[in-house]
This record gives sequence, structure tokens and C-alpha cells, in this order.
Amino acid sequence: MKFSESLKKNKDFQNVYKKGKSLANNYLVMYTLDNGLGKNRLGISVSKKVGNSVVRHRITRLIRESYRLSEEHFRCGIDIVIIARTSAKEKDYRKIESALIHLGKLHKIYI
RNA sequence: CAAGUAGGACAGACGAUCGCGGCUGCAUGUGCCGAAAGGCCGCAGACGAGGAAAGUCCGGGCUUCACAGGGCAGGAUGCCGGAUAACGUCCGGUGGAGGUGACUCCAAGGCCAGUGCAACAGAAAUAAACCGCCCGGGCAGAGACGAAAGCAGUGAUGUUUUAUGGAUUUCACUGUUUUCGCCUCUGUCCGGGUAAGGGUGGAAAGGCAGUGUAAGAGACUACCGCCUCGCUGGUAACAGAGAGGGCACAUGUAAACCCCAUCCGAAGCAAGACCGGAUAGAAGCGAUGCGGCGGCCCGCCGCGCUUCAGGUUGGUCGCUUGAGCACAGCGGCGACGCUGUGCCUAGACAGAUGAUCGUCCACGACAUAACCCGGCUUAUCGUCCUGCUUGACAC
RNA sequence: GGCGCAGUAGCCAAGUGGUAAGGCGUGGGUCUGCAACACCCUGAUUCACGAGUUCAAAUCUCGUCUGCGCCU
Repeated sequence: MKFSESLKKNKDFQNVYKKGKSLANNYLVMYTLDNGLGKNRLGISVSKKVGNSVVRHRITRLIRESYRLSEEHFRCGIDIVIIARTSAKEKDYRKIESALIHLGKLHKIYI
């Protein structure tokens, strides 16, 4: 991804959970927090309750792909954590993409 | 053709665009960082999850702990032979069970080494006379027979009386009562014999038939089962025929303790090795002590250990060339082994396979490597191939 | 990734192979003018699920599912 990195450390995740804002829709939950860096950091979390390894990997890939393809629409300098809910199981790319853009607009970071 | 049975192969395909992972190359990529080695970014190229990658149920390699020690304890396996690095796996046999058959299934050593347990029911549960059957005796009752006595009737006779009537003597017969003896039956009690039968139970003292007997019983006999002995075949499990014991210590349970045989040191890549960096010490306990080896003892090695507070959460290796894969030949019934030739086929470290479009079809199941292999078990949409069995039809 | 533990009524749970204890709660009754308290009665046929051993399994053995803990 051109303008973004992935969020890796557990400490960073906990920081976003404690200090960031959260909004949700049917399929996803999104936390956001300004990080003061010049680029975005994206973290994706899929619980074991959602499904087995195949299901969790597929949801992760769909979220990452839809973020990648609409990356230039997002504002810079934000830590974003996206959590998949159980209802996101077995959904196709279109629905995940529209859910992500919907949440971006709610957070007023999608331009 | 249908039904079945055993084994094997595949796991949507092709194209276009964008994207991800490590690898290789870039003498000319006028890019960035660095003293350099090199790294980042960029470009190009080929490669990039499974038959179960799963569950973590076994086995092995590898690493550390005394380069691995001894004993006890503990654990695992359990018909026989073989394969293998090893196995609880596989192959070939034996025995048993199921199926018309192809074929499938079986934790399949030992309760005559010892100990434990067996609820309820039942007379009795690992050892038995409760009922029953039979024999002997006592008591009671009933019946038949015999003897004696009494009573009644009939007949004959004697006495008395006028009288054939009445009374009475003796004898015979009939009926009846009592007593005694003996036999049979019934009931009860006592002593003994007997395991053939008994609504129980998972299991009741080898089974079944006959002889036999007071009644019965392996008491005896035939067949079957069991045990012992040797013989023949087989490496063996075992099979076959035979002789003897005459059934005794003989129920079931060892996925009850246990016995026998064989095997097992422990922990696990978050193992472990190396490099670099950061920090702050304080208190307590010890050489008949503490730690390293784990449950215990011995032995060996080392000299510190525990608690609180503080610091780090980096990098490299281990990491993929391996009991590897493909093909051919040879040996073996087979599992498998040997030889030759060729090939290199993911290696991440928050963790890579996705998205969109088009075409086609059977319309796509279960499911994502994380040190690596050999198995087992479990999940699974379907497609194809081969061997064999049974049935129907045709020639 | 590796190692280990557990699953019994709505909840907490005991349970040596032989009829599955107990407490809380629920429901019904007694008491009360009505309640509370107290007292009495009350339920497992799927012992997480599926096979096996056994005469007999919550218990023993094997497999599956679910939940939890520990190790950098």
C-alpha cells in the first residue's frame, strides 16, 4: 500500500481501543485515533468466534483489498482498527467495501 | 445392464488488469541511507499451501539437560511371522464373528498364581438340601384282612309252660361295636440318601441320549466339549489324527488390582545457539546446604539460591537437500528393499494465494504450512479409472 | 505453535461399576386481612455427544464437540 502501514503491536491496538472513537455498522466496527505521523496505520482484527482459519483469512483479505483500492480517499495521519463482526462471515467483496466506505464517512475521514 | 465390494487418481479450468511473500538478476537504475559490508525503494524473471495443511492420538529425527548413568516406582503394547529409523502403523498368515459371494470386522496373552467385586431376584452366587423324589422310625387318622369279646336278628336244639305263643340254655350263620395284630394310604415330626425337576438370574456345579437305581448321580456307555500326554505337518500362531483322565482346585469380570513377555531417561523450535543493547539496587537463606534430573533413592557435576524493586521486548542462525520426488531395471506373494539416471519443488515472524472482468462446465465440499518426517483418527461437493463378486438377459 | 484441565437440574455442585446426595432458585400448598419470614411438597429418562468392554456405565476404554488455564 502506498500511503499506509499495518498496525502490529498489541500496545498500539490497546492505545487505539482506549483513546480512539468507535463507530459500527452491521458487518464491521471501526476505531480511529490521530497518530501524528504523516501516514495511516491499519489494523485488522477478526475474532476466533467468527470462524475457522479460512474464514478469518478471507475476511482479512477482503477488508485489506477494499482499503487498498480506495486508499487515496482516506485522510492521512490516522490509526485505524477494523474489527469484523460475526455477520461479516460469507459476505462478498461488494458488501464489505460498501460497509468500509460507510464507516469512513461516519468517521469523516473518507473524502 | 443392475446391485455390490476392494483399491487408486484429481480437488474447477483458461485469459486480462491491479495487489501480496521470500528468492535470483540489474557492467548503464545518473534514486535514498551508510565509512564499508550492506539495507530501503524501483524494474525484470521464474516460483509460491493440503489430501487431509485439521485433531495433536502414537512413533522417529533434531536440540538442551552427565553427549544420557544404576535401581525402584510409573507408563505403553499384547495371537504368530515379517517390513521399517521407529510405531499403538503396514504386509502376509492363524483363530473367531458376519455375509450367497467378492470381501469385511476383532485391545485376540493369563481368572486351574493370588486378591477383590457380582446390586435386585432367587432355597442357594462360588458355594448349597428350601421345595420336591426315595428309604427307615415315631405319632394321629382312614380303609381292607385276621383273632377275641359284647350286643342284635334268624335257624336248629334243650328246659319251663296246656300250647307251634312267651321266657330261657347251647351251637351255627348274618349284621354291628370295641380291643389287638399286620398291610396300604394320607398328614405331621425325626434321622438319612439324592443334584434328575423347581416361575429367579448375565451366570446354578460339563451337554444330550441310553444303561442303571429305593430314588438318583460320569456311577457306567456312545457322541460332543474340557484337561493331560506324546506323534505328524508348519519358522511360529495353529491344524490333524491318536491315547489316557473320567470332569477334580472348574461361573463371570484382567477397557478390576495383578501376573507374564517386550519396549520406554525427561522436556520440547515459545527447544536451543550466537551477536548487540538497557538498568539500581535492597532484603533473606545456606555447605549435615542449594542448584543442575524431572516421583523417590543412589551416583555424577557445579557453587550460589529465593523474594521484592528496576531494565529489555532487537537482530542473525536453527529454517528447509530430505528416512526427498519422478522414471526405469532387479529381488520379494506383499509391506518393502537394492541399483541407475534425472530434478530442487513455500519458508513467513502479526504471519504471504486475494479482488474485478470475460468464456466454459459437473456450478465448485472440507479446510490455510509455522522445525521436519512416518502413520492413525476425524471432516468432505463431486468426477474419473482398474480388479473382483452376485443376479438378469443375449450369443 | 506446544503442554495441561474440565463438562452432572435454571445456578452452585457431591457421587467407590449396582435406584444420581445436598443447597439456592422455580412452581404448588399451609400460615396472613394481604404480603414477607417460616414450614411442607415438587423435578434429571440426553450425567456434553458417538461407539466399545461388562449381566449392568455418570463412573472403565477409544473417538468427536465445547469451554478454560499455562509456556515467549
